Amino acid sequence: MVKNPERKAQTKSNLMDSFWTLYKKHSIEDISVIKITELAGYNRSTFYEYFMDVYDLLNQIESNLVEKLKLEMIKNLSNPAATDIVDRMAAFFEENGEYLSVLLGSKGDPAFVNKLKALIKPLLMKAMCLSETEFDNQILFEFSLGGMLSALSYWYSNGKLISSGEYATIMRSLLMKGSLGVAREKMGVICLNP
Amino acid sequence: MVKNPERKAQTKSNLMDSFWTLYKKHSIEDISVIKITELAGYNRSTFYEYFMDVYDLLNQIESNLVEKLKLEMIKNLSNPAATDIVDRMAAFFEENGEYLSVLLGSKGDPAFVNKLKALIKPLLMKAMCLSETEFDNQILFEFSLGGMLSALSYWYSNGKLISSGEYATIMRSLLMKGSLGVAREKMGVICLNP
DNA sequence: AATTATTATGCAACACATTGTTGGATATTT
DNA sequence: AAATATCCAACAATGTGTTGCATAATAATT
Repeated sequence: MVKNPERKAQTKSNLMDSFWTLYKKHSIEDISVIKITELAGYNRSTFYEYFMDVYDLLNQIESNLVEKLKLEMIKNLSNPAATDIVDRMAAFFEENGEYLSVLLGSKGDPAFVNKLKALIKPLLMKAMCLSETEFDNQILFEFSLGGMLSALSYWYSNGKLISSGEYATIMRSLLMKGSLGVAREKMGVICLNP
Repeated sequence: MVKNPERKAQTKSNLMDSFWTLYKKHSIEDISVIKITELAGYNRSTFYEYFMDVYDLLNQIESNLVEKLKLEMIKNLSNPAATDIVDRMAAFFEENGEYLSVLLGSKGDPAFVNKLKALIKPLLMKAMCLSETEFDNQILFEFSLGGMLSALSYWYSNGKLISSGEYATIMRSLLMKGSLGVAREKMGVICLNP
């Protein structure tokens, strides 16, 4: 029974914030429960009232993000004028980039990208009428999503040198013409493969 | 001074093998020095004669792989008949898949994919005469390499349902026609985006 | 409204596991 | 037989997860 909900929510939020402050700079194996609670100003054992361990905390942050993206995607896919799904993904990344860029980065969680793919893939395949059981389609989506997430991460982490709209334009042409198509268009010819 | 080189090499190799046996099944935070040395049949402190810590061991495995790929790539790029660079990458993944699929997977190392990209990107950009300083080109390569590595990982981890040659054919068409191009070709029309 | 009873929230302290290091035993080469 | 490379036992320090208790906030009673 929760007697003081605001206080409990506040404590949990404080612990999560302290964790994130550390996680932005250090990889998870360097983050001890002590460091989190010291930074947040609690006793170490208080941590265990809210989380099983540090990985549980991280998972809760990830689940919150995935849930948020799910709602966003369902909203956008139900909208028939969905040609700009790439824009919406870029916009979502921009809004939540502080978290996503860390989780998808060098010190991030390799399982997180799979959680994202597992959410996005079936929704998008259904919307595009592509069979989920067919192997070629799976490869196609692994390639496209893997590429998009890599590029999004690079874009965000390198100071967002272009707007999310411009970014989406590049993505669309990559998806429609292929990387080699875009490169060829740009150079006239590709040295390697004439 | 190394007095007994074979023995030392053997011990190091035993420790690395034991680590890898554990790493295939468990994520790195669950792997203690004790578990490695127990499995390999050494005292725990022997470990520290060879490695700084568990992460140092992992890094040495990664460095070995990166070095191997580097030699392979330089060999292939110097060869003028390099239209089949995608085949060679698929073949390399197949040969070293036991390691690569784990490192690139859910319990793998998120830093490893960046090590690979940092190696491949400049070599390939040079070969294709694309400026490394231009932002658009960076995004293009992040997308392509991120996509390829995702797809390779999926292909290998799901039982290699097709040959590496067939896989390379799919990759080539994705790179040349784009994901949407391939999907459109396949379906006639895409529901979402007519 | 004032006081007591209840219990949610946070903490101190315990037993245990893991880490990284130091100095010494033993086995192999010279 | 001498030298020392290789491996190991034991130590101090740090982190983990749990148990039982203090206190402060709500609920119940008068």
